[in-house]
Amino acid sequence: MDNATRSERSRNAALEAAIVIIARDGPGRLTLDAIARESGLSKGGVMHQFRTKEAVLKALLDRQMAHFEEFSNQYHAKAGAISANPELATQLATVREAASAPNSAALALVAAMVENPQLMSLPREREMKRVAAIKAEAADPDLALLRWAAARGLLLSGLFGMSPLSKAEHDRLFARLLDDKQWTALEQPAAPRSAKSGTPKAATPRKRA
Amino acid sequence: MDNATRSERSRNAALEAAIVIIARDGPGRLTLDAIARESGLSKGGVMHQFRTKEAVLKALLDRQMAHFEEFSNQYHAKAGAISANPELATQLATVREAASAPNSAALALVAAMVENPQLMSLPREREMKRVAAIKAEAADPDLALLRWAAARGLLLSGLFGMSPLSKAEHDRLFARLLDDKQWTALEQPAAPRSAKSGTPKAATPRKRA
DNA sequence: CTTTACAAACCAACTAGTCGGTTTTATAAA
DNA sequence: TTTATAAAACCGACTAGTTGGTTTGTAAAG
Repeated sequence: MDNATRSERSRNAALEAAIVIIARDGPGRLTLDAIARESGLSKGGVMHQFRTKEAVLKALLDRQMAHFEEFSNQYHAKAGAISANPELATQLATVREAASAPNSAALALVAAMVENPQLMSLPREREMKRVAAIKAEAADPDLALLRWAAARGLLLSGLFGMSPLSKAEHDRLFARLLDDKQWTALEQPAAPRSAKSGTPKAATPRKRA
Repeated sequence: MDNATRSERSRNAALEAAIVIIARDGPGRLTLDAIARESGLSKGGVMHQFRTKEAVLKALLDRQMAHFEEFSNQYHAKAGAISANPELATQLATVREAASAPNSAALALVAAMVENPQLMSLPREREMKRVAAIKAEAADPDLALLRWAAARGLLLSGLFGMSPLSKAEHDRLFARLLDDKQWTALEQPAAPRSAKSGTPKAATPRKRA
């Protein structure tokens, strides 16, 4: 077998094993020996592909981020046509995707945080750009942020095994989050530039007493 | 010093040390030796108060849950007067409280999940009851769930060091979540009993084209 | 022959938990 | 109050096993 593909295969085997371990035994049980056992490789083999454990976690993160980055890009390409807030729509859809994949990126995130919290800085920076984009395009930025936050809440709750929602509810809620028409009713003007931006007490109730 | 209070002091010292360690070094660095070092107690002293490491985590969880339980109860007692959805209002306020405390319950949760995922079953069950209560009282249950999910999203994002929001934004978003008046505009009838409850494609757009 | 990919034995540091012993507090008889 | 005894809190060295990482060996690819 070609050397390059042999390496590739081993790397993949190791990373998939890592995800299996995290999902099955929890992030605290992710060790190099466990990866070697689970993947069938020897420890030396694993160490040849990843010089340190941190390298494994970084690879896991990179891989998952790349996967959702691609999903995100593909969705974004089409989102412009179907939504007035393509950035938000894209992020909502991507989060929904992440929430539906059981062996998800987020598991890698948790594992990374457990071992080395500062590994999170990279994903955080991307997230900040996305949030900025969402705010920039929105007629009511805070409302957009709340929709974004709700999606993340659903994702993270599910990830922690703390979601009390059925799959049907879960799907229904995401569908509603994504449906722009359901939210325009309470959009508020972007930011009354004249007023101070402190906590608005009860900014202009609009319809329905 | 009294025996009971001596024990109490040691237990407290150990648990506070645990939280410090998790917050500073990450949940993966929480070891019994680290707790002993950080708290000033000896290893034996820690082990006398907590027979196993799991006992430490359980105590951490119990303590934090009790704290927020109390906050929740106090808020709930007053919430009936100020909100049409007292259960939701209470949970939103409690989550806001948890999000504002840096050494929060959620850190304990993460630590517990890392070491022993099944420890989460207790908090999960409580959460399920709360969600049920929120749905029961709501005119538009799904909307209430989304407000709840948004709060959790803000909390968990912040907890993971992934919140791209400033404190001002954070506060503003929570204020808006809590303000019932801002949400009644898009409430939808509880559940059209006549229709099948599959994923509604675009349930009756109501106002504003 | 050189480099790459992997295997297996190995190591020092660290882990949760144990154990014998010391100090502090509690009880209560003298 | 003093003294005797027990019980609880606490200490720190120790064990058996695990950790991430290294070293040495081997076989295949180039």
